[in-house]
Amino acid sequence: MTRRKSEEIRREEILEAALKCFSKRGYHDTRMDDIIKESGLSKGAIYWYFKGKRDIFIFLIEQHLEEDKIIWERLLKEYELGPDFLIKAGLLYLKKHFEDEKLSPFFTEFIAESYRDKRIRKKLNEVYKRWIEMVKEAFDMVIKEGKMKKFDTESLSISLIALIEGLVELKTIFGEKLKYEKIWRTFAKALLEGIQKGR
Amino acid sequence: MTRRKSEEIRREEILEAALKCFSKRGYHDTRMDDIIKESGLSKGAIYWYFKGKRDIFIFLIEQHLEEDKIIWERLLKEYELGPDFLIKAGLLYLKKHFEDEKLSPFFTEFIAESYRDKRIRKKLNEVYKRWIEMVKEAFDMVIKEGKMKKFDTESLSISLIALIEGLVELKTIFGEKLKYEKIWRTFAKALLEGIQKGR
DNA sequence: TGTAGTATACTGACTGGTCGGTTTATTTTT
DNA sequence: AAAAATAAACCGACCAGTCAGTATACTACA
Repeated sequence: MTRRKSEEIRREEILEAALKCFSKRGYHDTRMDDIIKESGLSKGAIYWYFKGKRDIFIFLIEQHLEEDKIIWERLLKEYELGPDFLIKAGLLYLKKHFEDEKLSPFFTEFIAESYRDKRIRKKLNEVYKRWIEMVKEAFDMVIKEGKMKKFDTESLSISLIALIEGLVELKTIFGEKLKYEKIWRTFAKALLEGIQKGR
Repeated sequence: MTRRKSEEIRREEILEAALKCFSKRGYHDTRMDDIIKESGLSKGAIYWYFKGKRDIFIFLIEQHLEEDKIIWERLLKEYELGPDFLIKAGLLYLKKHFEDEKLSPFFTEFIAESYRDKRIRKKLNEVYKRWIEMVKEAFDMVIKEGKMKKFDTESLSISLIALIEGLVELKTIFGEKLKYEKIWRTFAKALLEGIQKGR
C-alpha cells in the first residue's frame, strides 16, 4: 500500500496520472484502470477523491485554463504595450503550448468535447472572451497613443487568438516540423508593416 | 424490408445518416443503433457496406477533405491572384465551414481523433501541406509581379491557414455570435496595409 | 416465358467482452 | 474506538459486432 499523503498531494498525483493517460490515449480510450495503474493507487482511492472519469477530465480542463489565464495576465503586466507586445506575448503563449508534450494533444480534444458539455462550453466561453478583451485593450491603448492606425480592434484581437489556436491545432497534424517561432515572427512583422507595396 | 437500391445510393444514405448522428452527438457518443435508426436500415445492412463504426468515420473524413480540396482548387482557378484573392478565398472557405451545421462540430473532433489514428493523420498531413503550398504559390506570384514586399511566404501561408482553422475552432465555442466575415475583412485589410503608423 | 438455381442485399435476435462504478473488507490515523 | 483512506473483488448495463436465416434480383436453361 502506498504511504498516506495529504489530500492536496493525492489529488495532484491522480490528476497528473490522468493527464498522462488522456494525452497518450485520449479521453475516450483511457480506462479508469489505466489511471489507477499510472497513479499507483487503487480504485477506491481514485473514487474517494473524484466523482468519476468525467469529473477528473473537467478538473484538468479547469486547471489548464487557469494556467493559461495566469500566463496572459502576466504577459500584460510584464511587457510594455506596443508593437513588441504582440510578438512577445504570442511567442510566450505558443511556446507553452508547443513545448508541453502532455497538454497540446489534450487541448484539441477538449475543444471537441466542449461542444457537447454545457459546463465546459461555458467555461471556455468566459476564458476566451476575457483573452479577446485583454488583447483588444492592448490594441486600443496603442491606438490612443497614436502608434497604430484605426481598426476594428475586436476583430483584430479575435484574429490573433484564432491564429494562435490554429497553430496549436496544426501542431497536432505536423508535430515538431512546425516552426512556430519563425512563423509567428514573420506574421507579426507582416501585420505591423503591411504586405502591400507602394500604396 | 426496404426497397432495394443501388450500392452507391445505399452507401451514401448510410454516410449521410452517420454524419447527422456524429455531428449531433459526436463520434464516441454515437451508437451504431443511432445510425441504424437514422438510416432506416438494419444492422446487417450497415455491416454489409462498412466494416464498422470507425470505417464509416474514416470515409466521412475522406469525403470531407476531398470537398475542401475541390474548393481550394476552384478558388485558385476562379480568382485572379493578388490582394483580392486573399480576401475572397478566405471568405469562401470560411463561409463553407461556418454555414454547414453538420460539418463544423465534426471537424474539430476529427482533428482530435487524427492525433491517434495514423491513417487519418497521414491524410490530414497531405491535405494541409497541399493547401499551404497553394497559398504560398499565390503569394510568390504576387511578389514576382512586384505587388508585395518580400516575406517568408511559407510562414505567411501557414499563418493564414492557421487563422482560418482557428476561427472554425472558435466557432465551436462562440457559435453564431462570431461574425467571421467582418473579422476576416478587418484582418485582411490590416495585413495588406500594416497596422503601424508613421514608420 | 416459366422455373430452378445462384448471387446479392438485407434482417434482427443474440452474444460476449468491456469498463465505469459499487461494495465490502482492511489498514492507517487521530 | 471512530473516522478517514485505501485495496480489490465484483456487478451489470451497455453496445459493437456476429450470424443464421430470409427476401429480392439476376441468370441460365428448357
